Amino acid sequence: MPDQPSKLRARRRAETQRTVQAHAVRLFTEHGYDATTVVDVAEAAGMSPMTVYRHFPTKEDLVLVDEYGALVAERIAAQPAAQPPIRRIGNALVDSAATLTGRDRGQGPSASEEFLLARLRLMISTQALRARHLDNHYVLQQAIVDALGCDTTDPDTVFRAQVAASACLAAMHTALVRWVEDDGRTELSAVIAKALAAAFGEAAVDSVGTGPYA
Amino acid sequence: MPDQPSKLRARRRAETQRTVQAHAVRLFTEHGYDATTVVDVAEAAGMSPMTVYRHFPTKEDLVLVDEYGALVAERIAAQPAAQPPIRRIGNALVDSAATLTGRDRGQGPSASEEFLLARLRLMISTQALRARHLDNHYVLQQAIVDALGCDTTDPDTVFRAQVAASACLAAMHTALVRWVEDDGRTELSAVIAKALAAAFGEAAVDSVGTGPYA
DNA sequence: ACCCCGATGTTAGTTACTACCAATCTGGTA
DNA sequence: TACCAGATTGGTAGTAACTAACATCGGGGT
Repeated sequence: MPDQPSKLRARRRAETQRTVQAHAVRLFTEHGYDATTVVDVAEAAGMSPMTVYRHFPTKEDLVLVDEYGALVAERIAAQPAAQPPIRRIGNALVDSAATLTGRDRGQGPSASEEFLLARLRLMISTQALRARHLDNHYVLQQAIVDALGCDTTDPDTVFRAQVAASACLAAMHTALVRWVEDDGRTELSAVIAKALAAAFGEAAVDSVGTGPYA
Repeated sequence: MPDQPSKLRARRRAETQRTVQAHAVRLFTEHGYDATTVVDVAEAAGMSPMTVYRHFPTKEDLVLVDEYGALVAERIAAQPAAQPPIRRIGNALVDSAATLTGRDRGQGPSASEEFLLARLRLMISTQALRARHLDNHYVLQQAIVDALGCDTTDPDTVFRAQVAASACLAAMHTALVRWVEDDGRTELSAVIAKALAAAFGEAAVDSVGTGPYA
Protein backbone atom coordinates (compact mmCIF):
# COMPACT_ATOMS: atom_id res chain seq x y z
CA MET A 1 0.00 0.00 0.00
CA PRO A 2 2.23 2.79 -1.12
CA ASP A 3 -0.80 5.05 -1.11
CA GLN A 4 -0.49 5.48 2.61
CA PRO A 5 3.20 5.36 3.37
CA SER A 6 2.88 4.72 7.08
CA LYS A 7 1.63 8.21 7.82
CA LEU A 8 4.44 8.73 10.28
CA ARG A 9 6.69 9.72 7.43
CA ALA A 10 4.06 12.16 6.24
CA ARG A 11 3.66 13.68 9.68
CA ARG A 12 7.37 14.21 10.18
CA ARG A 13 7.54 15.69 6.72
CA ALA A 14 4.73 18.11 7.41
CA GLU A 15 6.35 19.03 10.68
CA THR A 16 9.72 19.91 9.19
CA GLN A 17 7.91 21.91 6.54
CA ARG A 18 6.17 23.93 9.21
CA THR A 19 9.45 24.43 11.00
CA VAL A 20 11.24 25.66 7.92
CA GLN A 21 8.37 27.92 7.01
CA ALA A 22 8.21 29.41 10.46
CA HIS A 23 11.92 30.21 10.42
CA ALA A 24 11.62 31.61 6.92
CA VAL A 25 8.73 33.92 7.69
CA ARG A 26 10.45 35.10 10.84
CA LEU A 27 13.70 35.89 9.03
CA PHE A 28 11.89 37.53 6.12
CA THR A 29 9.94 39.70 8.50
CA GLU A 30 12.99 40.65 10.54
CA HIS A 31 15.47 41.38 7.78
CA GLY A 32 13.35 41.65 4.65
CA TYR A 33 12.58 39.08 1.99
CA ASP A 34 15.22 40.10 -0.52
CA ALA A 35 17.93 40.53 2.08
CA THR A 36 17.42 36.99 3.36
CA THR A 37 18.99 34.18 1.36
CA VAL A 38 17.78 30.62 1.20
CA VAL A 39 21.05 29.64 2.84
CA ASP A 40 20.14 31.82 5.81
CA VAL A 41 16.82 30.05 6.12
CA ALA A 42 18.47 26.65 5.87
CA GLU A 43 20.96 27.50 8.58
CA ALA A 44 18.26 28.82 10.89
CA ALA A 45 16.25 25.65 10.37
CA GLY A 46 19.36 23.52 10.89
CA MET A 47 19.54 21.81 7.54
CA SER A 48 21.22 22.07 4.16
CA PRO A 49 19.90 24.43 1.47
CA MET A 50 19.18 21.40 -0.68
CA THR A 51 16.69 20.12 1.85
CA VAL A 52 14.87 23.42 1.88
CA TYR A 53 14.52 23.24 -1.88
CA ARG A 54 13.21 19.68 -1.58
CA HIS A 55 10.31 20.89 0.55
CA PHE A 56 9.67 24.22 -1.15
CA PRO A 57 10.38 24.38 -4.87
CA THR A 58 11.05 28.11 -4.80
CA LYS A 59 11.94 30.70 -2.21
CA GLU A 60 8.56 32.30 -2.77
CA ASP A 61 6.76 29.11 -1.80
CA LEU A 62 8.18 29.48 1.68
CA VAL A 63 5.53 32.15 2.16
CA LEU A 64 2.86 31.33 -0.38
CA VAL A 65 1.47 27.94 0.62
CA ASP A 66 -2.16 28.12 -0.33
CA GLU A 67 -4.71 26.28 1.74
CA TYR A 68 -7.51 28.55 0.61
CA GLY A 69 -7.96 27.42 -2.97
CA ALA A 70 -9.24 23.92 -2.39
CA LEU A 71 -11.62 25.18 0.29
CA VAL A 72 -13.22 27.70 -2.04
CA ALA A 73 -13.61 25.36 -4.98
CA GLU A 74 -15.25 22.78 -2.75
CA ARG A 75 -17.78 25.24 -1.39
CA ILE A 76 -18.69 26.54 -4.80
CA ALA A 77 -19.79 23.12 -5.94
CA ALA A 78 -21.84 22.76 -2.74
CA GLN A 79 -23.91 25.88 -3.48
CA PRO A 80 -27.28 25.69 -5.22
CA ALA A 81 -26.66 26.12 -8.92
CA ALA A 82 -29.75 28.23 -9.38
CA GLN A 83 -28.21 31.39 -7.97
CA PRO A 84 -26.22 33.75 -10.16
CA PRO A 85 -22.49 33.00 -10.38
CA ILE A 86 -21.37 36.10 -8.52
CA ARG A 87 -23.54 35.26 -5.58
CA ARG A 88 -22.32 31.68 -5.48
CA ILE A 89 -18.69 32.73 -5.66
CA GLY A 90 -19.18 35.49 -3.12
CA ASN A 91 -20.77 33.18 -0.59
CA ALA A 92 -18.02 30.63 -1.06
CA LEU A 93 -15.34 33.25 -0.52
CA VAL A 94 -16.95 34.62 2.64
CA ASP A 95 -17.61 31.18 4.08
CA SER A 96 -14.12 29.94 3.33
CA ALA A 97 -12.57 32.96 4.97
CA ALA A 98 -14.72 32.43 8.06
CA THR A 99 -13.63 28.81 8.23
CA LEU A 100 -10.00 29.63 7.68
CA THR A 101 -9.68 32.25 10.39
CA GLY A 102 -12.38 30.58 12.48
CA ARG A 103 -12.33 32.98 15.39
CA ASP A 104 -14.68 32.72 18.36
CA ARG A 105 -16.52 35.86 19.37
CA GLY A 106 -14.57 39.00 18.79
CA GLN A 107 -11.30 38.19 20.49
CA GLY A 108 -8.05 39.24 18.91
CA PRO A 109 -6.12 37.29 16.31
CA SER A 110 -5.03 33.83 17.38
CA ALA A 111 -1.50 32.51 17.00
CA SER A 112 -2.18 30.87 13.66
CA GLU A 113 -3.87 34.05 12.56
CA GLU A 114 -0.81 36.05 13.51
CA PHE A 115 1.17 33.75 11.26
CA LEU A 116 -1.29 34.28 8.45
CA LEU A 117 -1.02 38.01 8.97
CA ALA A 118 2.76 37.90 8.86
CA ARG A 119 2.64 35.95 5.62
CA LEU A 120 0.12 38.33 4.08
CA ARG A 121 2.16 41.34 5.10
CA LEU A 122 5.09 39.86 3.21
CA MET A 123 2.91 38.99 0.23
CA ILE A 124 1.65 42.56 0.01
CA SER A 125 4.87 44.44 0.59
CA THR A 126 7.30 42.30 -1.42
CA GLN A 127 7.01 42.59 -5.17
CA ALA A 128 8.06 39.06 -6.05
CA LEU A 129 5.65 37.57 -3.52
CA ARG A 130 2.82 39.89 -4.49
CA ALA A 131 3.21 38.95 -8.13
CA ARG A 132 3.17 35.22 -7.50
CA HIS A 133 0.29 35.56 -5.09
CA LEU A 134 -1.78 37.30 -7.73
CA ASP A 135 -0.81 34.62 -10.20
CA ASN A 136 -2.18 32.04 -7.80
CA HIS A 137 -5.50 33.84 -8.06
CA TYR A 138 -5.28 33.20 -11.75
CA VAL A 139 -5.14 29.46 -11.09
CA LEU A 140 -7.87 29.68 -8.49
CA GLN A 141 -10.03 31.48 -11.02
CA GLN A 142 -9.86 28.48 -13.30
CA ALA A 143 -10.73 26.16 -10.43
CA ILE A 144 -13.75 28.29 -9.59
CA VAL A 145 -14.99 28.30 -13.15
CA ASP A 146 -14.67 24.53 -13.25
CA ALA A 147 -16.46 24.17 -9.93
CA LEU A 148 -19.33 26.31 -11.18
CA GLY A 149 -19.89 23.53 -13.67
CA CYS A 150 -21.44 25.73 -16.30
CA ASP A 151 -22.18 24.66 -19.83
CA THR A 152 -18.77 24.48 -21.44
CA THR A 153 -20.22 24.26 -24.94
CA ASP A 154 -21.38 27.85 -24.75
CA PRO A 155 -18.29 30.05 -24.84
CA ASP A 156 -20.28 33.07 -23.74
CA THR A 157 -21.38 31.42 -20.51
CA VAL A 158 -17.83 30.39 -19.76
CA PHE A 159 -16.65 33.91 -20.42
CA ARG A 160 -19.20 35.35 -18.02
CA ALA A 161 -18.13 32.85 -15.39
CA GLN A 162 -14.49 33.77 -15.86
CA VAL A 163 -15.28 37.45 -15.53
CA ALA A 164 -17.33 36.85 -12.41
CA ALA A 165 -14.60 34.75 -10.83
CA SER A 166 -11.78 37.15 -11.55
CA ALA A 167 -13.74 40.18 -10.41
CA CYS A 168 -14.78 38.47 -7.17
CA LEU A 169 -11.22 37.41 -6.46
CA ALA A 170 -9.95 40.91 -7.10
CA ALA A 171 -12.49 42.33 -4.67
CA MET A 172 -11.51 39.71 -2.13
CA HIS A 173 -7.87 40.57 -2.52
CA THR A 174 -8.58 44.21 -1.85
CA ALA A 175 -10.45 43.12 1.26
CA LEU A 176 -7.43 41.08 2.28
CA VAL A 177 -5.16 44.08 1.96
CA ARG A 178 -7.56 46.14 4.02
CA TRP A 179 -7.71 43.43 6.66
CA VAL A 180 -3.94 43.34 6.93
CA GLU A 181 -3.70 47.12 7.13
CA ASP A 182 -6.04 46.85 10.09
CA ASP A 183 -3.76 44.17 11.62
CA GLY A 184 -6.59 41.67 11.57
CA ARG A 185 -8.61 43.47 14.21
CA THR A 186 -11.80 43.25 12.21
CA GLU A 187 -13.33 40.04 10.98
CA LEU A 188 -11.96 38.90 7.65
CA SER A 189 -15.19 37.40 6.36
CA ALA A 190 -17.04 40.62 7.10
CA VAL A 191 -14.49 42.71 5.24
CA ILE A 192 -14.76 40.42 2.23
CA ALA A 193 -18.53 40.65 2.31
CA LYS A 194 -18.28 44.42 2.42
CA ALA A 195 -15.95 44.46 -0.55
CA LEU A 196 -18.24 42.24 -2.59
CA ALA A 197 -21.21 44.41 -1.73
CA ALA A 198 -19.29 47.52 -2.76
CA ALA A 199 -18.43 46.00 -6.11
CA PHE A 200 -21.60 44.20 -7.09
CA GLY A 201 -24.31 45.70 -4.93
CA GLU A 202 -26.04 44.23 -1.92
CA ALA A 203 -27.23 41.27 -3.95
CA ALA A 204 -23.75 39.79 -4.02
CA VAL A 205 -23.74 38.08 -0.64
CA ASP A 206 -26.54 36.32 1.19
CA SER A 207 -26.52 38.98 3.87
CA VAL A 208 -23.67 40.98 5.27
CA GLY A 209 -22.87 40.11 8.84
CA THR A 210 -24.59 36.77 8.84
CA GLY A 211 -22.67 33.58 9.26
CA PRO A 212 -21.78 31.80 12.48
CA TYR A 213 -22.43 34.94 14.51
CA ALA A 214 -25.26 37.29 13.69
CA MET B 1 19.02 73.01 -20.81
CA PRO B 2 19.66 69.51 -19.63
CA ASP B 3 15.90 68.98 -19.47
CA GLN B 4 15.82 68.34 -23.16
CA PRO B 5 19.07 66.61 -23.96
CA SER B 6 19.05 67.32 -27.66
CA LYS B 7 16.23 64.90 -28.34
CA LEU B 8 18.41 63.10 -30.83
CA ARG B 9 19.89 61.10 -28.00
CA ALA B 10 16.41 60.29 -26.76
CA ARG B 11 15.25 59.21 -30.18
CA ARG B 12 18.19 56.91 -30.73
CA ARG B 13 17.65 55.50 -27.28
CA ALA B 14 13.98 54.80 -27.92
CA GLU B 15 14.89 53.23 -31.23
CA THR B 16 17.39 50.78 -29.81
CA GLN B 17 14.89 49.91 -27.12
CA ARG B 18 12.33 49.04 -29.76
CA THR B 19 14.93 47.01 -31.63
CA VAL B 20 15.93 45.02 -28.58
CA GLN B 21 12.33 44.44 -27.61
CA ALA B 22 11.41 43.26 -31.09
CA HIS B 23 14.25 40.75 -31.11
CA ALA B 24 13.37 39.62 -27.60
CA VAL B 25 9.70 39.04 -28.32
CA ARG B 26 10.59 37.20 -31.51
CA LEU B 27 13.05 34.90 -29.77
CA PHE B 28 10.73 34.32 -26.83
CA THR B 29 7.92 33.40 -29.18
CA GLU B 30 10.08 31.12 -31.29
CA HIS B 31 11.95 29.23 -28.57
CA GLY B 32 10.01 29.98 -25.41
CA TYR B 33 10.63 32.58 -22.74
CA ASP B 34 12.46 30.37 -20.27
CA ALA B 35 14.56 28.70 -22.95
CA THR B 36 15.84 32.06 -24.20
CA THR B 37 18.58 33.74 -22.21
CA VAL B 38 19.28 37.43 -22.02
CA VAL B 39 22.59 36.69 -23.70
CA ASP B 40 20.69 35.27 -26.66
CA VAL B 41 18.67 38.44 -26.91
CA ALA B 42 21.77 40.60 -26.67
CA GLU B 43 23.49 38.66 -29.44
CA ALA B 44 20.44 38.86 -31.68
CA ALA B 45 20.27 42.61 -31.13
CA GLY B 46 24.01 42.93 -31.70
CA MET B 47 25.07 44.29 -28.34
CA SER B 48 26.44 43.23 -25.00
CA PRO B 49 24.17 41.79 -22.29
CA MET B 50 24.98 44.77 -20.09
CA THR B 51 23.46 47.13 -22.61
CA VAL B 52 20.26 45.14 -22.62
CA TYR B 53 20.10 45.43 -18.85
CA ARG B 54 20.72 49.15 -19.12
CA HIS B 55 17.57 49.55 -21.19
CA PHE B 56 15.41 46.93 -19.50
CA PRO B 57 16.01 46.41 -15.78
CA THR B 58 14.75 42.83 -15.88
CA LYS B 59 14.23 40.15 -18.48
CA GLU B 60 10.50 40.41 -17.87
CA ASP B 61 10.48 44.08 -18.79
CA LEU B 62 11.49 43.10 -22.31
CA VAL B 63 7.86 42.07 -22.75
CA LEU B 64 5.97 44.06 -20.15
CA VAL B 65 6.42 47.73 -21.14
CA ASP B 66 3.17 49.32 -20.16
CA GLU B 67 1.83 52.17 -22.22
CA TYR B 68 -1.71 51.56 -21.03
CA GLY B 69 -1.51 52.74 -17.44
CA ALA B 70 -0.91 56.43 -18.02
CA LEU B 71 -3.64 56.50 -20.65
CA VAL B 72 -6.24 55.07 -18.28
CA ALA B 73 -5.36 57.29 -15.34
CA GLU B 74 -5.57 60.36 -17.55
CA ARG B 75 -9.01 59.44 -18.86
CA ILE B 76 -10.37 58.77 -15.43
CA ALA B 77 -9.65 62.26 -14.28
CA ALA B 78 -11.32 63.60 -17.44
CA GLN B 79 -14.63 61.89 -16.65
CA PRO B 80 -17.46 63.68 -14.86
CA ALA B 81 -17.05 62.97 -11.18
CA ALA B 82 -20.76 62.64 -10.63
CA GLN B 83 -20.99 59.16 -12.07
CA PRO B 84 -20.37 56.10 -9.89
CA PRO B 85 -16.72 54.95 -9.75
CA ILE B 86 -17.32 51.70 -11.61
CA ARG B 87 -18.85 53.51 -14.52
CA ARG B 88 -16.03 56.05 -14.65
CA ILE B 89 -13.39 53.35 -14.54
CA GLY B 90 -15.20 51.19 -17.05
CA ASN B 91 -15.50 54.00 -19.55
CA ALA B 92 -11.84 54.89 -19.15
CA LEU B 93 -10.81 51.27 -19.73
CA VAL B 94 -12.93 50.90 -22.84
CA ASP B 95 -11.86 54.23 -24.30
CA SER B 96 -8.20 53.59 -23.62
CA ALA B 97 -8.36 50.21 -25.28
CA ALA B 98 -10.03 51.74 -28.32
CA THR B 99 -7.32 54.37 -28.52
CA LEU B 100 -4.54 51.89 -28.05
CA THR B 101 -5.59 49.44 -30.74
CA GLY B 102 -7.14 52.25 -32.78
CA ARG B 103 -8.32 50.14 -35.69
CA ASP B 104 -10.28 51.53 -38.60
CA ARG B 105 -13.44 49.69 -39.53
CA GLY B 106 -13.27 45.96 -39.03
CA GLN B 107 -10.07 45.13 -40.80
CA GLY B 108 -7.72 42.59 -39.27
CA PRO B 109 -5.05 43.35 -36.69
CA SER B 110 -2.42 45.85 -37.80
CA ALA B 111 1.31 45.29 -37.47
CA SER B 112 1.58 47.04 -34.14
CA GLU B 113 -1.43 45.10 -33.00
CA GLU B 114 0.26 41.86 -33.98
CA PHE B 115 3.15 42.88 -31.78
CA LEU B 116 0.78 43.60 -28.92
CA LEU B 117 -0.82 40.22 -29.45
CA ALA B 118 2.54 38.45 -29.39
CA ARG B 119 3.44 40.19 -26.15
CA LEU B 120 0.10 39.34 -24.57
CA ARG B 121 0.39 35.72 -25.64
CA LEU B 122 3.69 35.55 -23.80
CA MET B 123 2.27 37.35 -20.77
CA ILE B 124 -0.56 34.86 -20.53
CA SER B 125 1.31 31.64 -21.17
CA THR B 126 4.49 32.30 -19.21
CA GLN B 127 4.17 32.16 -15.47
CA ALA B 128 6.83 34.70 -14.61
CA LEU B 129 5.41 37.21 -17.08
CA ARG B 130 1.82 36.57 -16.06
CA ALA B 131 2.69 37.17 -12.42
CA ARG B 132 4.45 40.45 -13.06
CA HIS B 133 1.75 41.58 -15.43
CA LEU B 134 -0.86 41.07 -12.73
CA ASP B 135 1.35 42.90 -10.31
CA ASN B 136 1.38 45.85 -12.69
CA HIS B 137 -2.40 45.90 -12.38
CA TYR B 138 -1.82 46.34 -8.70
CA VAL B 139 0.11 49.53 -9.38
CA LEU B 140 -2.41 50.70 -11.92
CA GLN B 141 -5.14 50.18 -9.34
CA GLN B 142 -3.47 52.71 -7.08
CA ALA B 143 -3.15 55.16 -9.96
CA ILE B 144 -6.84 54.79 -10.73
CA VAL B 145 -7.86 55.37 -7.14
CA ASP B 146 -5.74 58.49 -7.06
CA ALA B 147 -7.18 59.70 -10.35
CA LEU B 148 -10.70 59.25 -9.03
CA GLY B 149 -9.78 61.91 -6.55
CA CYS B 150 -12.17 60.76 -3.87
CA ASP B 151 -12.22 62.03 -0.34
CA THR B 152 -9.12 60.50 1.20
CA THR B 153 -10.21 61.39 4.72
CA ASP B 154 -12.98 58.83 4.57
CA PRO B 155 -11.36 55.39 4.60
CA ASP B 156 -14.60 53.74 3.56
CA THR B 157 -14.81 55.73 0.34
CA VAL B 158 -11.23 54.90 -0.47
CA PHE B 159 -11.91 51.24 0.19
CA ARG B 160 -14.87 51.25 -2.17
CA ALA B 161 -12.77 52.93 -4.83
CA GLN B 162 -10.04 50.34 -4.41
CA VAL B 163 -12.54 47.52 -4.71
CA ALA B 164 -14.09 49.07 -7.80
CA ALA B 165 -10.70 49.57 -9.44
CA SER B 166 -9.41 46.07 -8.75
CA ALA B 167 -12.64 44.41 -9.85
CA CYS B 168 -12.75 46.41 -13.07
CA LEU B 169 -9.14 45.62 -13.85
CA ALA B 170 -9.75 41.93 -13.22
CA ALA B 171 -12.70 41.94 -15.60
CA MET B 172 -10.61 43.76 -18.17
CA HIS B 173 -7.85 41.22 -17.82
CA THR B 174 -10.27 38.41 -18.49
CA ALA B 175 -11.41 40.28 -21.56
CA LEU B 176 -7.80 40.59 -22.64
CA VAL B 177 -7.30 36.86 -22.36
CA ARG B 178 -10.41 36.26 -24.36
CA TRP B 179 -9.27 38.71 -27.02
CA VAL B 180 -5.94 36.94 -27.34
CA GLU B 181 -7.58 33.54 -27.55
CA ASP B 182 -9.52 34.92 -30.45
CA ASP B 183 -6.27 36.16 -32.04
CA GLY B 184 -7.52 39.73 -31.94
CA ARG B 185 -10.20 39.16 -34.57
CA THR B 186 -12.85 40.91 -32.49
CA GLU B 187 -12.58 44.44 -31.24
CA LEU B 188 -10.79 44.74 -27.95
CA SER B 189 -12.84 47.62 -26.58
CA ALA B 190 -16.04 45.72 -27.29
CA VAL B 191 -14.80 42.65 -25.46
CA ILE B 192 -13.87 44.76 -22.47
CA ALA B 193 -17.29 46.40 -22.48
CA LYS B 194 -18.91 42.99 -22.57
CA ALA B 195 -16.83 41.80 -19.64
CA LEU B 196 -17.70 44.85 -17.58
CA ALA B 197 -21.37 44.42 -18.37
CA ALA B 198 -21.19 40.77 -17.35
CA ALA B 199 -19.64 41.65 -14.03
CA PHE B 200 -21.52 44.79 -13.00
CA GLY B 201 -24.64 44.82 -15.11
CA GLU B 202 -25.47 46.94 -18.11
CA ALA B 203 -25.04 50.11 -16.08
CA ALA B 204 -21.28 49.68 -16.04
CA VAL B 205 -20.51 51.18 -19.44
CA ASP B 206 -22.09 54.09 -21.23
CA SER B 207 -23.39 51.81 -23.93
CA VAL B 208 -21.93 48.69 -25.41
CA GLY B 209 -20.90 49.06 -28.99
CA THR B 210 -20.74 52.83 -28.96
CA GLY B 211 -17.53 54.70 -29.46
CA PRO B 212 -15.93 55.77 -32.70
CA TYR B 213 -18.09 53.37 -34.71
CA ALA B 214 -21.70 52.73 -33.77
C1' DA C 1 38.65 72.65 -31.41
C1' DC C 2 37.58 71.04 -26.98
C1' DC C 3 35.34 69.03 -23.36
C1' DC C 4 31.69 66.59 -21.27
C1' DC C 5 28.36 63.37 -20.71
C1' DG C 6 25.75 59.62 -22.18
C1' DA C 7 25.94 55.14 -24.14
C1' DT C 8 28.56 50.94 -24.27
C1' DG C 9 31.71 47.19 -22.90
C1' DT C 10 34.42 44.09 -19.57
C1' DT C 11 35.01 41.73 -15.51
C1' DA C 12 33.97 39.71 -11.28
C1' DG C 13 30.70 38.54 -7.93
C1' DT C 14 26.04 37.14 -5.68
C1' DT C 15 21.99 34.35 -5.57
C1' DA C 16 18.22 31.44 -6.95
C1' DC C 17 17.72 27.13 -8.70
C1' DT C 18 18.85 22.28 -11.09
C1' DA C 19 20.98 17.70 -12.04
C1' DC C 20 23.35 14.03 -10.40
C1' DC C 21 25.20 10.94 -7.27
C1' DA C 22 26.31 9.23 -2.54
C1' DA C 23 25.09 8.37 2.26
C1' DT C 24 21.84 7.56 5.77
C1' DC C 25 18.02 6.65 8.23
C1' DT C 26 13.19 4.59 8.80
C1' DG C 27 9.56 1.49 8.76
C1' DG C 28 7.71 -2.72 7.74
C1' DT C 29 8.81 -7.69 6.84
C1' DA C 30 10.84 -12.53 6.60
C1' DT D 1 16.37 -9.95 15.01
C1' DA D 2 18.18 -8.99 10.68
C1' DC D 3 17.27 -7.02 6.46
C1' DC D 4 15.44 -4.75 2.41
C1' DA D 5 13.22 -0.82 0.04
C1' DG D 6 12.31 3.48 -0.27
C1' DA D 7 12.22 7.98 1.51
C1' DT D 8 15.11 11.78 3.26
C1' DT D 9 19.14 14.20 3.30
C1' DG D 10 23.69 16.02 1.83
C1' DG D 11 27.50 17.49 -1.39
C1' DT D 12 29.27 19.12 -5.79
C1' DA D 13 29.04 21.36 -9.87
C1' DG D 14 26.74 24.04 -13.12
C1' DT D 15 23.38 27.63 -15.30
C1' DA D 16 21.30 32.04 -15.58
C1' DA D 17 19.54 36.39 -13.85
C1' DC D 18 21.08 40.09 -12.18
C1' DT D 19 24.65 43.97 -9.80
C1' DA D 20 28.73 46.94 -8.96
C1' DA D 21 32.77 49.14 -10.36
C1' DC D 22 35.69 50.76 -13.78
C1' DA D 23 37.38 51.80 -18.55
C1' DT D 24 36.21 53.52 -23.18
C1' DC D 25 34.42 55.78 -26.96
C1' DG D 26 31.72 58.94 -29.66
C1' DG D 27 28.58 62.77 -30.53
C1' DG D 28 26.93 67.50 -29.27
C1' DG D 29 27.01 71.79 -27.64
C1' DT D 30 30.01 75.86 -26.29
